[in-house]
Amino acid sequence: MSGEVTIYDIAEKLGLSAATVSRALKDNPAINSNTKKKIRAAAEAMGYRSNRFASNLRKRTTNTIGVVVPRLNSNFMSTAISAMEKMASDAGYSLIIVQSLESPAKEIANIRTLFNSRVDGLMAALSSEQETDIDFRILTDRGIPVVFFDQVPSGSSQPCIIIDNAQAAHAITMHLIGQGCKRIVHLTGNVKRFVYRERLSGYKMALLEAGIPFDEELVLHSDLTELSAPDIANRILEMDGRPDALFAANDMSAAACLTAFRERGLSIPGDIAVAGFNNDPISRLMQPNITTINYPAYQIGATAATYLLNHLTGKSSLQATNKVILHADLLVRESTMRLPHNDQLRSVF
Amino acid sequence: MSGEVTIYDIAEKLGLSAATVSRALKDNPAINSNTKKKIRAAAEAMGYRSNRFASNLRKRTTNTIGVVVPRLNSNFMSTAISAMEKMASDAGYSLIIVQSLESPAKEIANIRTLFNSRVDGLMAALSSEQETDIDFRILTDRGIPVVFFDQVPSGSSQPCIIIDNAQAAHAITMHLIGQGCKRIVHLTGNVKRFVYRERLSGYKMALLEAGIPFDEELVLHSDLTELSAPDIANRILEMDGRPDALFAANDMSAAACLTAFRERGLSIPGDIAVAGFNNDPISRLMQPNITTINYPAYQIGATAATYLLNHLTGKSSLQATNKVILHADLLVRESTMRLPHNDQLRSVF
DNA sequence: TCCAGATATGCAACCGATTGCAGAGATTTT
DNA sequence: AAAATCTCTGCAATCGGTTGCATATCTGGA
Repeated sequence: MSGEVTIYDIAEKLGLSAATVSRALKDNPAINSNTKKKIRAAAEAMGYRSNRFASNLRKRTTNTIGVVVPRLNSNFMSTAISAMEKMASDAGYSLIIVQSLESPAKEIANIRTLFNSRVDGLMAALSSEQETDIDFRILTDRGIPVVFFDQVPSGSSQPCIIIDNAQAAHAITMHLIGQGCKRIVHLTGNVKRFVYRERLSGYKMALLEAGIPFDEELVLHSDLTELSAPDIANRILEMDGRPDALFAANDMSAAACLTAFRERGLSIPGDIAVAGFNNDPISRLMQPNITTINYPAYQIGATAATYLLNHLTGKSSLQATNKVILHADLLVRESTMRLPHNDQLRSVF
Repeated sequence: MSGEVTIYDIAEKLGLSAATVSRALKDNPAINSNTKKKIRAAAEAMGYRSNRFASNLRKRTTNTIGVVVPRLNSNFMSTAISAMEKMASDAGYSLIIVQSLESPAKEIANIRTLFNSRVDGLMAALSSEQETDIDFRILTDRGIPVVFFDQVPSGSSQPCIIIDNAQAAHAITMHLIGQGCKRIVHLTGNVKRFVYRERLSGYKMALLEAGIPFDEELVLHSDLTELSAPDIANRILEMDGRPDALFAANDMSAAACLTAFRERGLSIPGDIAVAGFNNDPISRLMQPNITTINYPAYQIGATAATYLLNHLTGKSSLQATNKVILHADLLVRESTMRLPHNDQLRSVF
């Protein structure tokens, strides 16, 4: 716009060169401190704002970080992103957020877009386990750092911030077994996704350990949304030999199934115990409240951002830390407490 | 980086000028279609990517939209932003999202940051009703369009995408009165915020209309989080003359209070009816499920983005549409159904 | 054959901040 | 007094794409 003030305007007004103004505003030690003061005062008075594009063009850096997620309207994602935004903003970086909406094509396009936007770094939770691993090469090949979180590529050597999903699922399954459950249904999502595959494997491991034969029939697949829950609940209730527990891979579907069960007159956890995953608010507010795994969304987002930012600002290198595994507690609540007194602590929160 | 391909490289390789390459890649009709084909093929083969900064610097436009929200980890916000991201992305725009975390100072700083990032437009939900109205001037004065949604400045002539909060609150209060409730508590948030003030006023209007005297004691203030709910529930139960209904300004606190009430052995809606606002998933999954207002988050986000994008792409002007009021239905559910047969439709969803 | 009009391409000046290098002036050293 | 050193500032090129204007080539018509 015509009203835009540049360093040239400031330079002209003070009878200096643009170079001097540029250096002064960057607090370059070569500039006399009196000159700096004058320049700063003039810049302020004239309403100067630096043009990022000119600066980026010249410096070949953008102070912008890209974030790729499957979708951002889940409690986990929005909390994680909230943490990232705070960290990035405190460090002077902006966030560009894109969602793939479960479409691998969109995911690839998104990666290209961020690449073209010349982000300085990237944080990503994958939509699927497709070729995307390869597509990140266009970034990593040019030295643009990528940190994965939540949904990470398996077998890659890229930095990842995750929890031990298998171990958490193992813990929750063992807890159910400890409560006397024998036929435990596991409701999972798309097992191409890292987290669901891991949770399934933890579930299997626990069964194996307890000497309970694994039954493929007891593993149900869905998109884990509220909408598909009634159907899932039906299928569980119609099984030969009714299951005595449901371990769902997220809290939303655990809650929705629990509601469906109760509408059929089942008592929870007496007739069927229900456990979820994530510690979404809903797991605390349902009655009975739902046993779950505390998935530390904020901490995961904050950690991913911290590692990336430290790398970008040269404070530390990412290669040193390939994988960060955060702790995820089992929260035992009413929905699985079948034994009156047991040795598990009842979690209040 | 050294490996970066520019239009000059392409031009040199094909024996053309950079101007021609630039025009060809932009599909300028002045360029011969054969030449275009050759240039596109070469660009593809050489791995060319356009440098946004050079382009932005020259064009003085960024294809970037800023989004300012109080915090992004609520069901409403993440859903609205999700819609915005989709619209913007389809139109070739990127989103830069910042959150104010309830701090007016951070909100002002955020606006400045986006201003300095030279966003082409802005969508904003305000943190408070402070001076921020004024701070947007730095944008609007320079012709950068701003669309407000959800939390909008009152009395401003800026474009807004909202629902009629007062009318919705009126409807829900009338419904409670219709169910025989006489002492209706309203739990509200910071009344400096547009939506809460409006909801409170709708509540008052309904009381007035029904001839029930307004009692200041029955209006409780909180931050509307899950954590403060137990305290609120206590205060309600300890009132002289126990209230027979609670109308909370969001679903989270309605659900949390409902849980607290039940833990004290009250029956819902028999002893006390409970209504919320937003139609968060939790309102559907609680047992009893909770009467609420369907706050169309996705639609609000999509509408805000559509108006802004149409303005930016010159399809229509924002000035023509100062205020868009979307419809928000009352969803009557179990938590307020005190009369066995009534004329209200029971909403399934 | 000559010229008007289209069509296609090139020239060169931007946009605004950054930075290597040079150099003017002031200060200290020999 | 001459030389060496230090401080500070300016010159001018650079980043890469865009665009107004000029120019070259070709087409068809008089």
